[in-house]
Amino acid sequence: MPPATSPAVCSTDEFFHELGPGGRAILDIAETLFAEKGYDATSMSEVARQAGVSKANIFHHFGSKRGLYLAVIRAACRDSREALQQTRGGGESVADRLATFQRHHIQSMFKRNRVTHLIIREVLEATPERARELTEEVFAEGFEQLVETVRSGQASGEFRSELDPALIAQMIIAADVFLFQNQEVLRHFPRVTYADAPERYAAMVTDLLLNGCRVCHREPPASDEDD
Amino acid sequence: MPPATSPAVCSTDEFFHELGPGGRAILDIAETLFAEKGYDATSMSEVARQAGVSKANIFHHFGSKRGLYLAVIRAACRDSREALQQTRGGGESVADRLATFQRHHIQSMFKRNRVTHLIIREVLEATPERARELTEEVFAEGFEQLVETVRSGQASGEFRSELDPALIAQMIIAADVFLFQNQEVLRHFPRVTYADAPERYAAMVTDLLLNGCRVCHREPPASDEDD
DNA sequence: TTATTTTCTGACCGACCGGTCAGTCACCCC
DNA sequence: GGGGTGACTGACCGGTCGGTCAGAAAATAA
Repeated sequence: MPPATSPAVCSTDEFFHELGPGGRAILDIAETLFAEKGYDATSMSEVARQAGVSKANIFHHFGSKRGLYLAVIRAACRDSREALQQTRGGGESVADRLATFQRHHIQSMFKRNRVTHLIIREVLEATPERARELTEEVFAEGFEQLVETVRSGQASGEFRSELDPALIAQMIIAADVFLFQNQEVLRHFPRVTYADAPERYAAMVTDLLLNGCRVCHREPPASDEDD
Repeated sequence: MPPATSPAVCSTDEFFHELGPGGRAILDIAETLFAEKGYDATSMSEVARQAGVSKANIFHHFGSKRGLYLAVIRAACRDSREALQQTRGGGESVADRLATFQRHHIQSMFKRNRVTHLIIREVLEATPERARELTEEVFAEGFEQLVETVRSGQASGEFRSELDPALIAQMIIAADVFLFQNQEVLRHFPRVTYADAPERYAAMVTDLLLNGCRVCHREPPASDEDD
């Protein structure tokens, strides 16, 4: 666990403050090691050795171990945000767009699994301050868009309007995160058939969230009484 | 991260191998420190100091740092399994029982938040072997029961039978875990109103999972056709 | 009482940690 | 040429880590 005081987890735009290619190699190795072993178990000597540079070199570029870690997180945040941007779902109905989003989102999580692991751990161990930074710098925008999509579905009458749109958006994300971080465990449940089939899983989740598991829950879409 | 080779994460029944009250104090302090700071960042000296015993005493009782950690995890597993047993939901319909389970489950997670944190981290970092152990010793039984409850709902015609019952059971758990581990982040979303209201959240999730978000999705519950 | 075993401790060990520092090297501008 | 400047290195630092060990203290047995 890195000491949790920093000006900002993710700066706005200029990452990789003009490091040479050597700097990129360091960041890449560090990302791998931090993701695989965690902060404390990753030593600067090992990063240096694997990156083929001297340990002092890393301190020259990044100031401290925490500095290196923050640079890695910054890059991960950028990657994560960009990946989130590319998950905008196409489709005619709102349901189709949510399904597409979910499929893209879970694919992106697994494809960039080092970064995903890093950010999940960062959130899990985050202090209030860091949680706020992560929210603003990584999640807020994408989540807002997702909520807005759900709201548009409610406005058009496609979705029940009495539901909290944020909850629906969150459940889509939660399902993906849960599969990712519990995959090893889920593999050992005989009843679970989708542990290694993220796309099929995404489709199943979307179906469940859209239609629920009750056989039928409402009167036909005639009147508009809720309670 | 502890080196991940061990005979079993959780032994069956006899935990606390007759440690005196001093042993319990050590375990309690260690649980707190491991949960708060993680494995690597927790030093044996600090455990000893806070527990009011010598460091060598801990090594006498637990053999190694990893031994102490395993003992903590074992106790946590026992607590977790017992708590899971007590979440059997009462209620007339299957829907009621699932709602009760979800409410109890999320309450239990927050009430025992140190242990919850510990186990979530353990799963997140688990190797395949440890994942298998955790599955068998902690999650399998409770999950099977939950799946069986869902299946009974399908058999009685209350739930759609074409859905994967494991998926429904999992989504209940996933929703709770997600709120727990992302609470700090969720607090900062203006659209999220339930970050600090686990019970209301549980009720909302159950409603969503039961009824879905579409306005209406099926013909009325008259006929009984499924493929 | 004495003898024996178990519990517990302070002092200590080698290894490794994050971090520093003096100094070398390559390059650029004058 | 000379003189800065930043990239980079090997050697080294104080400190902490997990773990050990001889023996004190306490409990138990005779």
